[in-house]
Amino acid sequence: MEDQFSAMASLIGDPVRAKILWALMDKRAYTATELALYANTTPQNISMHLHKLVKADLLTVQSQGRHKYYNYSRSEIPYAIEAIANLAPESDAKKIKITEEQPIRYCRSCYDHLAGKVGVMLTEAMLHRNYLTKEQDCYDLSEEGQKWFSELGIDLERLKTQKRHFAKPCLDWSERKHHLAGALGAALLSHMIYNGWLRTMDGSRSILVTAKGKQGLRDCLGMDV
Amino acid sequence: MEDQFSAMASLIGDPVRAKILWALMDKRAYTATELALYANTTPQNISMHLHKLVKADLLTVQSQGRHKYYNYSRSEIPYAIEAIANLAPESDAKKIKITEEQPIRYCRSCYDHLAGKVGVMLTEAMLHRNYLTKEQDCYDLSEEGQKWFSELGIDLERLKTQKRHFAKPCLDWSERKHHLAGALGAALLSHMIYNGWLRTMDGSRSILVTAKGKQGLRDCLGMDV
DNA sequence: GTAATACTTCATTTTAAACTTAAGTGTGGA
DNA sequence: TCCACACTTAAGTTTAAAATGAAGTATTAC
Repeated sequence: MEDQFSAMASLIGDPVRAKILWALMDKRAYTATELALYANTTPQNISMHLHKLVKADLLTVQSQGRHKYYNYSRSEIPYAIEAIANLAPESDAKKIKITEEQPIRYCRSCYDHLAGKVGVMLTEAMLHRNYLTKEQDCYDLSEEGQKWFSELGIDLERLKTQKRHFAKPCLDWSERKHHLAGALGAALLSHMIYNGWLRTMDGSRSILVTAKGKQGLRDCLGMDV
Repeated sequence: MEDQFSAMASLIGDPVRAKILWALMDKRAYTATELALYANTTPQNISMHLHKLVKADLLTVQSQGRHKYYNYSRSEIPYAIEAIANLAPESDAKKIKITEEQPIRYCRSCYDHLAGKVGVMLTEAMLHRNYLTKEQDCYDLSEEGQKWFSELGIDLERLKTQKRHFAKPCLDWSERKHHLAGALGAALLSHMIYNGWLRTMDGSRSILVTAKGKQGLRDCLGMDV
């Protein structure tokens, strides 16, 4: 078991592969050439690394014409990546504190749900209003919480039929607190983008909170972003 | 950030360091030599690796005589290790460790306070009930803790006038976890012997838990010894 | 058809870091 | 006081794996 653990960690730990895995955290699929550019290496090299990641079942590949699109193969993978990122020493986080309100730390996507300061605030607001309650390893949705999500127009019944976790805490690497992940977190993020509360920014995991979004978060949850 | 992520993952990913981190998952502290044996490498090599892990704030080290005991420095660390291990393909049946229940390991005195499995269990039970809280290098006694000790008939005011440390963690050689030492630990041991909960054995540091003691520990702290 | 693009494969070179050898320091017990 | 032990440090060596160079297979565009 420890051999597998070691193999997995060193697989993730190579600088080029780490960049690949990090890039995919924005939930987009990337082609081999894009990843080569991003990781600042050659196509041959990225091809070799991608092959290893696919073989280890960390990534899946989808051919589309002459392009190959890569993505995580399983939902556990972004969780593990966040957990590792979370280990980076606290002192380094403080060093960057001058630029505290960097967009990426303020509001970003973590795979398919909302993270950063806003993501954590949102989760804590829901906990504070008892829409969510924290259990051992998951969140539970209360009566009022179910009502609240339904009023937003999110179909909870459909979410519950999905195979993935319904509502799960995910540790935030910049805030060091939990934010809401799982099917519910993903649905909430896509709902907020769809309704123009949030806007994704090209080439980055950063997310912009629109004026409409600020108003909505204040009305819905008393949040001041 | 991705550089830190990569550095952290490759730090974990080295086979020897992975073994070290894996060994510590049983929540015990290990010495450098033990880890060298476990990882099947030389003391020099393990020393180099341990140094790197400490420098990265993944481990802390505690000197006790000529031994150095290593442990995780933060609670996020086992969380991340588990997340990585979860990425590995299905594992075999979990190995079950058989620990020998020699009396000296089970319950003994350590200088003037209680040690061994029972000593550690006792300390952990008090921490769990928030009678004690762990600070940097000492234990603090909470309101409820003060009440609990007073109800047992231990005079805390008198203990506080003593010159020695009031409540101090001491690393247990058989359990590799901390147990309560200092004036409070000493007072608790002598109280339990005085009340017939424990009985010392001649010519040995082993201590016997009497039937009365078993009952008392269950009633007072929910312990099952 | 030809040319360009996207990606792969394989043989070779490079290199970072793990390991080894050897010589330390500090502690504890006889 | 002396020696054994636990661990560290520094310098030199080895080696696994990442990067490179050259050649090759599809796929799309003109």
